[in-house]
Amino acid sequence: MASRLKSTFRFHLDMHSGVPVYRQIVDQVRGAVAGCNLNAGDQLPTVRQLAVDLEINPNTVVRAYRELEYDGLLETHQGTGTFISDQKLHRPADERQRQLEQIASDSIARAGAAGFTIRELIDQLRSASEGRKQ
Amino acid sequence: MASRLKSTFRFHLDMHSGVPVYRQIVDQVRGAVAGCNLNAGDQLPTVRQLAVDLEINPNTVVRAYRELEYDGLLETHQGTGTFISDQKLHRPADERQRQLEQIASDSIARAGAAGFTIRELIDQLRSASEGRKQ
DNA sequence: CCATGTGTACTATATAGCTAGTACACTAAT
DNA sequence: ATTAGTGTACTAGCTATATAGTACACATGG
Repeated sequence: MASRLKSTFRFHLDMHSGVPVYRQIVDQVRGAVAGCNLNAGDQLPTVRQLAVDLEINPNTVVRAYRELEYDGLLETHQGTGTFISDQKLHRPADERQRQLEQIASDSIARAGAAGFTIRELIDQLRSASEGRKQ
Repeated sequence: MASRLKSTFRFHLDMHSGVPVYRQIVDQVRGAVAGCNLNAGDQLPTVRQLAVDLEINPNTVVRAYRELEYDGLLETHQGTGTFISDQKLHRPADERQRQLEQIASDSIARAGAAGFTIRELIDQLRSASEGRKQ
């Protein structure tokens, strides 16, 4: 059987938020990875187990995992399980560029909606960057 | 009639992108404001005119304009027209700065989770900005 | 007051999205 | 080969979303 650790990460759903269940799962996994609560090699709950825990249909879990797999954040192995992938080293450059453009576009839209210019956003990012000594 | 300038900004739709029409309008206005192609006081195309230009239903334009109005990005005056609002006058500077920091922080978190550096994000934003101004 | 141009409200309908149900396929341990 | 555990595929139905149709209300200029 699998020798890799199962994470202790716990999911939580808000059924009254209006946010689709599969999206809540996606966001929680992304957040956990970004916050190092989930790390490369960690096994996620199985499709069925998470479906039981959250009292939802297995296909809803599948949908969430599939989107994360498409993003390269995790790998699924039929018959074995679903695991956090070894980062983005294997992802093609064009897909990577596409994702960066998406992030930038969303950031611009959000800043614009709040009445900020791209210039202001860039300046803020730059000062934040210096603050982190990156 | 209205003395304020009508902007020369042009909308463009991709009917095959799968992105809702109203959302394309919203994003283009937000982007234009962020990129200073639309400025405070500019009049947007009328609901009916834009509907004719884009060959869509007026209500679709209404929906887009309403979302932007809710965000405080524009103001509608029944019988007169729809105009880009001057948000800077309506919000305290410190709250504005706090909001900008929040947006920047979120953008950094998202980019970081996807394996990008702040530098890469800034470069992408800059090229997007230049692309808008030609 | 009237004509015209503006945004608004309400309803209807087609489409897409989300979730569920059920059955199948692959993997590994026995 | 069997069995239990895993992900996968396909279908269906309900819900929300997006758009269209039609009629109404406000603003401005003659």
